[in-house]
Amino acid sequence: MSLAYAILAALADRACSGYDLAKSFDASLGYFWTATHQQIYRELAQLEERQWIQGRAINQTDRPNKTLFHITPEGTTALRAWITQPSKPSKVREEILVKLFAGGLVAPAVSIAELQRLRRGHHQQLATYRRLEKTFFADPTQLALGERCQYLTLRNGIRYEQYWLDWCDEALGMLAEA
Amino acid sequence: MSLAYAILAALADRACSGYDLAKSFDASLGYFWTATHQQIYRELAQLEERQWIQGRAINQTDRPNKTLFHITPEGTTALRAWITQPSKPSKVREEILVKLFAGGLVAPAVSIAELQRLRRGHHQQLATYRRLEKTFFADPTQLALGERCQYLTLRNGIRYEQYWLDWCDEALGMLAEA
DNA sequence: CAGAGCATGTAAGAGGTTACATGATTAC
DNA sequence: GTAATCATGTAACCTCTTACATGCTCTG
Repeated sequence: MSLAYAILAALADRACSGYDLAKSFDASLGYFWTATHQQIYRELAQLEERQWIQGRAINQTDRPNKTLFHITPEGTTALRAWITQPSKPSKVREEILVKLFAGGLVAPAVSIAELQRLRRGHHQQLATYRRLEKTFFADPTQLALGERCQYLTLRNGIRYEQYWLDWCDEALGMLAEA
Repeated sequence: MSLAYAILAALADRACSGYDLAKSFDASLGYFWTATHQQIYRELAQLEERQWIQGRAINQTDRPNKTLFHITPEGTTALRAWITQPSKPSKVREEILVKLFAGGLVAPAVSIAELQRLRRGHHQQLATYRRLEKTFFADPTQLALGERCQYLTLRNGIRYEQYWLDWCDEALGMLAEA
C-alpha cells in the first residue's frame, strides 16, 4: 500500500509517465523507497481505477508515445490523510549484519574484504549526495516549505552514508586487531 | 532465501526452538533482520528437509513440549559459503521520508509532531542498545573473534540510532523556522 | 549497424503480512 | 479468574522480484 503513496508523492511534485517514475525510483525517491518498473505500472493501473490519478495520452513523433499521469484532487486528499497518520517504525533488513553476526565462522579477512567493499559503496553514494546538495540546495535558508522538506530527505541520506562510513572504519579497526 | 541464512546464523550461535527464534527476531538478530513466527516455522521445515538443521524433540512437564533445532555440518558449510559471497546493497524503505518528501502538502506542525514521535522512538532504542553494551560488552578489547563480530553489530545499531536522533534534531530545527 | 535510451507491458514464483486457531502452565 | 508466557501451526492474501517480451529512435 505504501508504494501507492510513494507514487502519489512523486506525482504531487510533477506529472510523470510510468517510465519517468521508474527513473525517479532509481534516484531521488529511490534513495529511500525502491520499486521496479513492473510494480510501478501495476500500481498506476490501480491508482487510476481508484481515480487518485489520471492519465493523459501524449503523442510524440520523435519518441514512443506515453501516458502522463497527474494526481487528482481525490489523490491529493488521500495523500494528505496518509501523511497525517503516524508511521509504523521501519523494519531494518541488513544482510551484511546477519553475515557479520556469524562472522566468527569465517576468517577475519573475509569480513574485512566485505567491509571494504561496503565502505567504497557508501563513500560513492555520499559523494553523489554531496554533489546534489551543492547543485540544488546551495542556500537552504531560502527554501520554501516543500523544498525544505525535500532537502531534509537529502540531509537524511547524507547522514545515513556518513553513519555507515564511520561504522565501517570502526569495524575495520576492530577486526584488524584480530 | 536470506531468512534461511539468518536462522542458520542464530542456530550457529546456539540451538533454538521455533519459539526461541521468534524471540531472537524480536531482539538481537531482530535489530537488523525481522521475521514473524509464521515465517520462521515455515522456513524451519524447509531447512530440516534440506538437512541443514536437525530437530530434536524435548519433552517438558512444566511447559509444552518443544523441538530444539541444531545446525548440521552441511548447514554450517552452507552458511559459510553464503557469508563469503559478496552482499547485494541493502534496500532502504523509509515511509517517514516518503511522507516528508511530500511534506509541503501539510502544515509544518504535522511533520514536526511526527518527527518528535520518531525521535522518542530512536532515543529509547538507543538507551536499550547502550544498556546491552554495558552489560555484555564491558571490555571490548578482550573479546574473541565471534563475540567481537556480534559486538560490531551492536555498535552498528548504536550508530544507527544516533544518526536518526541527530537528523531529527536538524529537521526539527529547520522546520521550526517555517 | 550496434548500443543506449524511451516506453510499456505479462507471467510465474518467492517472500512477507495478517488473521485465525489451539491449549497448557504460571504469576498476580 | 485473568493475563502473560510457552509452544506450534494453517490459510489467505498481498507485495516484490525476476524473467521474458516488444518495438521505436537517436547517437556514435
